[in-house]
Amino acid sequence: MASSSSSSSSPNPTQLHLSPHATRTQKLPRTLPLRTPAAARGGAVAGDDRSAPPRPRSMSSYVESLQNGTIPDTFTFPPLLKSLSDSNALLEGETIHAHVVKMGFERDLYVRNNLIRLYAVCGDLVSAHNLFDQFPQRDVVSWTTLISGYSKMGLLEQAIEVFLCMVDEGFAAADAVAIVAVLAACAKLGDLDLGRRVHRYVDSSRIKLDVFAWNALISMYAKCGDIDSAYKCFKKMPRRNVVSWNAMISGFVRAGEFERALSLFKRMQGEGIEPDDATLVGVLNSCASLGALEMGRWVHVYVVRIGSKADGVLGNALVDMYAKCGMIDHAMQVFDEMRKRDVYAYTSMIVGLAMHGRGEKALNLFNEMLRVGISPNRVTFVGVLSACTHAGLVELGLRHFEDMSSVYNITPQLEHYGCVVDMLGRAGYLDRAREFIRAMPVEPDAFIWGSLLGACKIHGEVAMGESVMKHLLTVENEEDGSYVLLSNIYAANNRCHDSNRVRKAMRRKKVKKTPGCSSIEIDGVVHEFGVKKKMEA
DNA sequence: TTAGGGTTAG
Repeated sequence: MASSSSSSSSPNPTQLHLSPHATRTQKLPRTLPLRTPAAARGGAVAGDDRSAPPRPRSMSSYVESLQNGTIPDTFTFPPLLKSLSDSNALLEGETIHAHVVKMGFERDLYVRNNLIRLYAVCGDLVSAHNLFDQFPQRDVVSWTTLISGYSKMGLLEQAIEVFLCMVDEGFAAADAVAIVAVLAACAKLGDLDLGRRVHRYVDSSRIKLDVFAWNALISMYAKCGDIDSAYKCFKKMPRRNVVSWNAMISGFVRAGEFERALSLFKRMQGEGIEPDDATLVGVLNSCASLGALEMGRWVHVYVVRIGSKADGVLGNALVDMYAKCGMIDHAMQVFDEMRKRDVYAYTSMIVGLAMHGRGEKALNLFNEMLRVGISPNRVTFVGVLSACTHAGLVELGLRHFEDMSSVYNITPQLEHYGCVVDMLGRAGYLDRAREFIRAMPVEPDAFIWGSLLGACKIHGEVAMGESVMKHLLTVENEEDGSYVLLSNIYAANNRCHDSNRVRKAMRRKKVKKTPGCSSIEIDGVVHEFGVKKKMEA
């Protein structure tokens, strides 16, 4: 690439050195997946006979103005290119690019940055990067556009490498917007160490953060699993908007801290901040996990009162909340009233029905989903396999399991193998379940063996239970559940002596039974309670 | 006059 690096050889105190390779000769990433314009549009696939999208209005206006004899100037192209980017109109964008070159406006930084953005958002990172490289004159907007383009395409290492190149080589000074772009890439990558270094870089180089950048920091920490640092940022930021609250509430949800999520939501209400869909989704997720039905209902009433449609992400969260709070008919009602149902809506409902033992209804819904042309995903199959388990439809379940990879190109994960083991085991096919585990291409985990141990308990299979327990102990560390289950298998088969032996072993190994814990919601407040006295094994 | 950014799913 053309170099416009700072010529100073003295060390820059704010130099980032984020990467162990930061001192090597910097080359921008070039190993990019080539995408055809059609693929980049995200539309055309084999056998797709949809008609071409209509020409964007901005393009028609441009053509009309040319026909009226208007001569374009540098100010003509940025808004036009922005509009084409927003409608993913790569072909029209390429036409405009040709006009730009022909009229000699390609050197204009505003025009070129807009062209880089057009190619980047349409997924053609090769053209975006080529254009970026073509002229030495670039600014922080050019760099940020490229970083963001890579990040949005999921090319996160490349996004970070471009950022490192920019700051370590001194090509441009990072500002709050560039920081947001690179933090988003760190968050998607889940790279906490890198995110922390970017934060330190921000502090040392005294970049003035705005509310967007603070929100990006909260989100980065939350997505990388450091909820305490996220909360520190939330408390420290000088000004907050609704996204700040949403980022923190969803961060608590992600961390499994549902009470803190609800408590923050109440604080948000106390401060008079109007919640939006993202807030309510976070609140509903917490309600679903805590069984806080009253609060979940309050959200539903609120959604209706403000005239919002319970569609999209919010509708799905409502379905999920009602299903997990035991109100499957309410879940079904919300689902039925949704105008547009996507794979998430169907999956929430299928999983919910399966959880409630309505296997056949779940399977009917799965068939309906296929009929209307929605492709299932990984989680849909968790629901489908679980529905087959509850309906006792073992052979059908095995066919669905086969179809996952052969028809839908979804590689089964441990959770799916677990479902099949559970399905075979509950139906009494313990040998088949054992054989299935043996043939698994992935190492069985504690849940897989635990499912089989559970089946041994149901069917009184003492010998297999003992053997499974050995496997279980090789993959989990002194977990109480397995010991208790084996002890119960013995007890249910009148082998009290063996049952006591297992309990004694638990005491000897200091395995404590986790005290039972439950929660109840009174007046919208979730109270958690458990057994106070430490339970004796 | 014109360009880059943050939150929400089973």
